[in-house]
Amino acid sequence: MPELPEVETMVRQLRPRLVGRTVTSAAVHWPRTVARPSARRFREGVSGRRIEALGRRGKYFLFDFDDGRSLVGHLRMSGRLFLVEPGEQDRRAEHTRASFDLDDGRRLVFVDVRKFGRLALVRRPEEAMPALGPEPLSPELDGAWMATALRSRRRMLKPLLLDQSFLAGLGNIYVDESLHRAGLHPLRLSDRVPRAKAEALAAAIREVLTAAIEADGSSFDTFYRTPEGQPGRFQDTFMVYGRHGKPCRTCGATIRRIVVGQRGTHLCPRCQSAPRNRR
DNA sequence: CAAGACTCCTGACGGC
DNA sequence: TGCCGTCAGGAGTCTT
Repeated sequence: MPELPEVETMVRQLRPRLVGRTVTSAAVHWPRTVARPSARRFREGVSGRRIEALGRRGKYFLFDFDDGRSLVGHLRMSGRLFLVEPGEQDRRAEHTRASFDLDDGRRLVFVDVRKFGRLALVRRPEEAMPALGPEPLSPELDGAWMATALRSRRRMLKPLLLDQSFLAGLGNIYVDESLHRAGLHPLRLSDRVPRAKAEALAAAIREVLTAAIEADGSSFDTFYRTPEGQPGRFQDTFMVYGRHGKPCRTCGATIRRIVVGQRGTHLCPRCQSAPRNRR
């Protein structure tokens, strides 16, 4: 699913083609896609506005307009942004939830099969985003930060790393990959992670996300494609995600799949030794 | 404060 | 062949 690397890839590919463009008109085909304001005011609000910058915060993407307002969006499970060339058929019209005509003749379309994705037009981006934790790739996210942050809570690592108010941008795939790389079991309690392991986790997250971005993200199912229409390549290097029953690429033990917090969770029982939390 | 259940959605897939 | 139940998952909300 789209996580930080996929959103970052999308923003990077769209940025050179969208900055400086003006939205001439917009349409909303599935009203619930627009979180705020109303679909009508959203349409009217973006029309005539020039895009000055594209950004990302966690898994959110942001368009800054020339009137100071911002379009804040989230892809959730199956959302994607594409550019449709002039005269080109929108092959995904069936699942297009919103579209934006641009002054260069292109059309930006928000496609979202499962309808979980959301768009908002706001004065300040914070109005459309909950309180988010730090960016995993920012300099402050070092071993010291992780050690302190883990100690300040008492939660299982898997749900904690999925919590966007703790750290912004990780989803199911990259949490599993990061925990495996750090040699940490997803059920381990955060305040029982040794200092050295906390540092290893900070490094693992940075390395996994960086490598994923370099590979244009992950495309393990039929959904995710970059705006250029290409699949990502990081799925080819998954160590645990979706590999249950297969041998660990590090030690050869059989990868297991368990459920934690209603989420499929993949781990190597040898590389990630089971915790003895028990209160 | 932590964690589990439930919800929103649709397509894919296994079973019969 | 085709119908049906189940699953997947980001994140908000409610309950335990």
